[in-house]
Amino acid sequence: MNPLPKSFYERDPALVARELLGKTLVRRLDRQTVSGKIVETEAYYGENDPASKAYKGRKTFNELMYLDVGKAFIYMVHGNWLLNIVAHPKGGVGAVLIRALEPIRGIEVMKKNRGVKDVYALTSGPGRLTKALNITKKQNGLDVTKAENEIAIFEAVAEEFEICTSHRIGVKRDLPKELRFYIKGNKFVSKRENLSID
DNA sequence: AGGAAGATCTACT
DNA sequence: GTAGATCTTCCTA
Repeated sequence: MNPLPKSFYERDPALVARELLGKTLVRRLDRQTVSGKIVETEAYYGENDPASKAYKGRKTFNELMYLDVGKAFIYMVHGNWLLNIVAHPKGGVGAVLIRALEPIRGIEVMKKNRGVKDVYALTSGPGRLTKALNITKKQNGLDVTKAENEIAIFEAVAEEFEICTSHRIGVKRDLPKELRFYIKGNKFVSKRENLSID
């Protein structure tokens, strides 16, 4: 399995968010490697997106959103670390928030990190998955296109699934476009629209 | 120093 | 299912 190349992230964040679904996120810890399938994402833009961290212009803390694509951009919200991947066309601003994973490997480690037993509560939320994968500000700026890095995202084996969209979750002022993407019917998606399906 | 932030958990009706 | 408390940094005044 190969890591997704830089060029993958050098496009409109909404497109990158959509296409990140189904890909594999790998986290290397001291002794073990844990991984999960990306099942839910959201796209964020720059200064014309009121929900974006870059809404108020370039600052030290959001600088990564303006720089090289394919880097992890991590910040704290309500006591939770949230993992984003920088994505935008050349010279643009943007990032994709990883909102939920379906655990693949290292489920026991994730349970330990999270302190819960329920598999469906392990990584089904942006704050939950960073805790399960032990991701903090320390990993800010990591290049996820390098297979050997602590965090990396890999191309996945071909697989069939339907993609749904909705408005972004929890944001005060959203854009008219639906910028949240998730895999239809997947039980690890963070919110509840998927209950009724399949 | 104070407040806001894209969330989560718990305890209820 | 919904409401409210509380989670922890970092920015802004």
